[in-house]
Amino acid sequence: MNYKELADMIFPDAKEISYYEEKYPRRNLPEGAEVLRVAPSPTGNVHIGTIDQALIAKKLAKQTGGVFFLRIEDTDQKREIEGGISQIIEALKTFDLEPDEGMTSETEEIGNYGPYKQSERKDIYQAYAKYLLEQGKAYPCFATPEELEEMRAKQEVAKVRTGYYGVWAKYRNLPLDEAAEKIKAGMPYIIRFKSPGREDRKIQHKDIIKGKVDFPENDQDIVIIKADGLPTYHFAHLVDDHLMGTTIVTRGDEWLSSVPLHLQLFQEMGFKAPRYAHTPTLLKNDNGNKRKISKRKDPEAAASYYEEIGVPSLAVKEYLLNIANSTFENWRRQNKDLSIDDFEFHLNKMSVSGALFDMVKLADVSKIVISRFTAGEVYNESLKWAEKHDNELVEMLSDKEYSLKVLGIERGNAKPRKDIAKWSDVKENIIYMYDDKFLNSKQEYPYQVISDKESINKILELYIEKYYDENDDKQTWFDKIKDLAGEMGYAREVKEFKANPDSYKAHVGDVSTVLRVALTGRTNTPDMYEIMQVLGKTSVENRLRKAMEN
RNA sequence: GGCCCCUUGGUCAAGCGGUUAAGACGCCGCCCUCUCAAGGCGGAAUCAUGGGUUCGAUUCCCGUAGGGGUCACCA
Repeated sequence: MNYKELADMIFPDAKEISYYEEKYPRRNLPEGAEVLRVAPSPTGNVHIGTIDQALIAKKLAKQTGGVFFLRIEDTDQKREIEGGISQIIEALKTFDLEPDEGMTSETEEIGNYGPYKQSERKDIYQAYAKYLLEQGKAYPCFATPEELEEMRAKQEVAKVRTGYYGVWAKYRNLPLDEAAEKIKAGMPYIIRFKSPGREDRKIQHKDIIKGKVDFPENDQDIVIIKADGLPTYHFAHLVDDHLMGTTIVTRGDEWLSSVPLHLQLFQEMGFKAPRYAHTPTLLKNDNGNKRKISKRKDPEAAASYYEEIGVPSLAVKEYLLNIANSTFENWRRQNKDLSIDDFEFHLNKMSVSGALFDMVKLADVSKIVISRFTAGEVYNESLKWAEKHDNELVEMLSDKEYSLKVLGIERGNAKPRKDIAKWSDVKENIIYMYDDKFLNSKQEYPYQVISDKESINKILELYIEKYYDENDDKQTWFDKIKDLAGEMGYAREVKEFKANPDSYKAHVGDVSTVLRVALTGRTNTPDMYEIMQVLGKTSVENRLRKAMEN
């Protein structure tokens, strides 16, 4: 029995790897073009980290004229959940991060390097495992879970490194004939990689983000093919990223310590290893401690959370880019009108340590993003959000023409309003503009400086009868309010009042406040002139009269 | 515990041996203003720690502490 015969016995039907090497030729891409991927597991609830990974990978691929693809890593069937792939595809779509190649639904895909779903690549992995077997670089291992457990216990007692390596690798040097017999006898087994590494030797690796990293060589005989015939992550990574032509592997830095293994795998297989970029983890402050943002504990870990609370996906991406490359923020300020696609991203400018995910900062980014939206965009997006989460808002927005005017207040000019951070803020911001909400409800009137009934009614009455004209331009409109203030014996100018605070009971601002409160029930609103313009004569007069009757 | 990575204000961070240690968010104050949101101006607030190296260390080296990751037939 030789290696070849043993390999044939284990994988009788596997093809030669040359078949796959020809089927998936090296990509013919221009110099400098990078191939990147995002490779999530369909375990449900897409993590914001996956979006972060996809954003970076797609950005780099686009910016170098390369390829961005999606690979589904479903080799652990125990953790898989129904609809997991759709969830991933949907999430990428909402963030406008569709891949060039990969799965497009639970069962369909595009691209020439597929299947892009690992569970359908079983034959391919087995072919490559067979290839290693033939060369004596892999071997069947018959150790039972109990046996492994026992070994581990012994190692712990002996205070040596745990794992399957060196003298502990019980089946590493099992005579081939014995292995064949065990297989014939139907003993269960898995395939292990025969590591040529030595723990006392160091390797040096240059990570694109982390920089120089030193490790001991890998000497673990890791499992490459599991009992169910599917590969482990490590082996799938080797085979897939080789065949699919990945040039830069971006992945979370929890993988950093696997680098020696992966490099060794590529080396032994005779493949060129990709470059690696290990991205820092998104963290969260938990009672003063930093910890990884977690799907179980943190709602903000779910990619879908942002849609739910109504933060535009663009805002999330801008925030993520902000964390990824701090130069983004300056660039954004200097290029307010450019798309984020125009921003040049650099992996080597990424921070090496993890950042706390800051919802407050996100809100700020989001306010700026939304302030650049047109009234029409705000309308469409908030309606889309409301249809899922807020019926009352849908009802309000059903009068589209009017709503567009409302949402257009102080928007579209050089200094647009920045008071909406998420779509769920919209209702509260505009509800008083709708007569059926305002006039038909019992209204509180929080008057401020001028608060006696008599003065208030006098102001309102005078305003309606003598001063209000909906055709006035803004200057005239305000001059009239000053006139009104003057007629009532209040200061026409705030400055004048401040200079002689004892000469007046109030000033034009206080008069305006009376009008504002009567008109909207609020002390703070956007520009009152614009509000009156949008409301129109009838509504303005109705509202002021209602206030007088109050 | 072994191995590996990280450590600049509350947070995100610039910085590559000599700087008054940028900028942003948040906070505070002032200005502008009919009130807000903005915008403008200003303020408080940072190089984890101990040793080296050096004329000089936030920057380079070593140790310590703290944080994180990883040690599966999970990814």
